[in-house]
Amino acid sequence: MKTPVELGFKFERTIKPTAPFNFDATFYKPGHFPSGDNDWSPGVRWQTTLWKGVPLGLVFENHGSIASPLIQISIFADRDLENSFMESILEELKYRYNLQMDLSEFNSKFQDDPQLGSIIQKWLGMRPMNYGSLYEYLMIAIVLQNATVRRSVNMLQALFENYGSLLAFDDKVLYCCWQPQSIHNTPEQDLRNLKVGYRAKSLKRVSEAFVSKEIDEFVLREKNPEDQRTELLRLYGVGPASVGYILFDVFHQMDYLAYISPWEQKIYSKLFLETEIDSPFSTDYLIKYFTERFCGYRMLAVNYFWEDLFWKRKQGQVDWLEKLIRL
DNA sequence: CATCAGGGCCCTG
DNA sequence: CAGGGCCCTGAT
Repeated sequence: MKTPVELGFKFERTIKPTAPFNFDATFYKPGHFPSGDNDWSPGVRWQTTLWKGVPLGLVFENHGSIASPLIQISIFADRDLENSFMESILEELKYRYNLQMDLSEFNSKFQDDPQLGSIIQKWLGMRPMNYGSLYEYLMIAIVLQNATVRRSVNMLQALFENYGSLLAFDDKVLYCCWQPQSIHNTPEQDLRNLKVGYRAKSLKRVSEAFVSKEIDEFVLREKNPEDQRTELLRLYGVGPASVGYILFDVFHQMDYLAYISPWEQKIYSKLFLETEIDSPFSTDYLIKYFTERFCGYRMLAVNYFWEDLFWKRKQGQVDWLEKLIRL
C-alpha cells in the first residue's frame, strides 16, 4: 500500500442544482461496482478526480431538499488553488453530475405512463452522471469487458494500486486516477502481469489517444451523437456497448439507445414485457419498442427503470436478478 | 479434474 | 456480417 498524500488545503463552495433534484439517486448508483476512488453514505459522496493534472478530493453534501436543492462541495488539494482553477472545476462538476439538467419535459411527458410514472415520482430529480472524466470512464469500460464483476473490480483495483495515487482527505483514503501518460509509457507485459489479459492493449492504445490529443473530451462534448459515436469507435478496444454507456453517462445523450447487451436484453424483456428471463425478446424488437414508448428520452427512461431495479435489489427485493449478476 | 462462459471487441473469411 | 480467439476466474 502506498503512503497516502495528505490533502491539507480545503475550499468550500455551494452549488444550486436545478429543481427537482434527488441527491442520493444522483450521487450513488447501486448498479455500479464498487471502485476505490469514491465512497457514499446517504447525503454525502466522496470522490477523487484529477483535474488539469492536480489530484483533488471532493466531498459533496446534501444541504437542501428535492424541491429546493443545495449542495455543499468541499474541494481538498495538496496546494493552494487559484480562483480561476476553482471556477473551472466547479463548472466541470456541474457538467459531469448534470446539475443544471432540465427534467421538466421528461417528467411531464411520462407522468402518466403506467410504469414509468410511479418510478419518476419515486426518484424525482434523479440524473445520470459521470463521476470522472471521459478517460476514467473508458478505463472502466475496458475492464468491464467480457469479465465477471469481481474480476472487473480486481483489475481496476490493481490499476489504481500500480498507477494511481492514494489521497487522504476528510477522514477517507481513496485512490485517484493516473495520467494517461503513465499507462502509455508502461510495457504491455507489465499491465498483463496485473491480470487484465488482452485488455492491456486497449488500455495502452486508449491512453495513447489521450496523450497524443487524438481524442479530446471537451471538443467531443460539442459534437452531435453520431459524430461522438464515430470518434469513440475509432478507439481501439471501444465498441458499441461501451459507446452506448459513454454517450449517455458522459455526454448526456438522453435518447441514444442503439445496442443492448445479452444480459440487458434479458432484464429489459422481463422488466418491460414480463417474459421469463430465459426467453427474452430480440434486441431489435426491444429497441423498436423503446422507440415507440419512450421517444425522445429512450435511454433516460430505460435508465430510470434500471436504477429503480438496482435500488430494489440493494434492499434484497429482486431474486430473479441475482441469477443474471455473476460475481 | 476439465470445461465453459462472462456486464466485448478485434479480426478474418 | 458471422464466428473464432482472447486473458483470467469461478461455477459446474
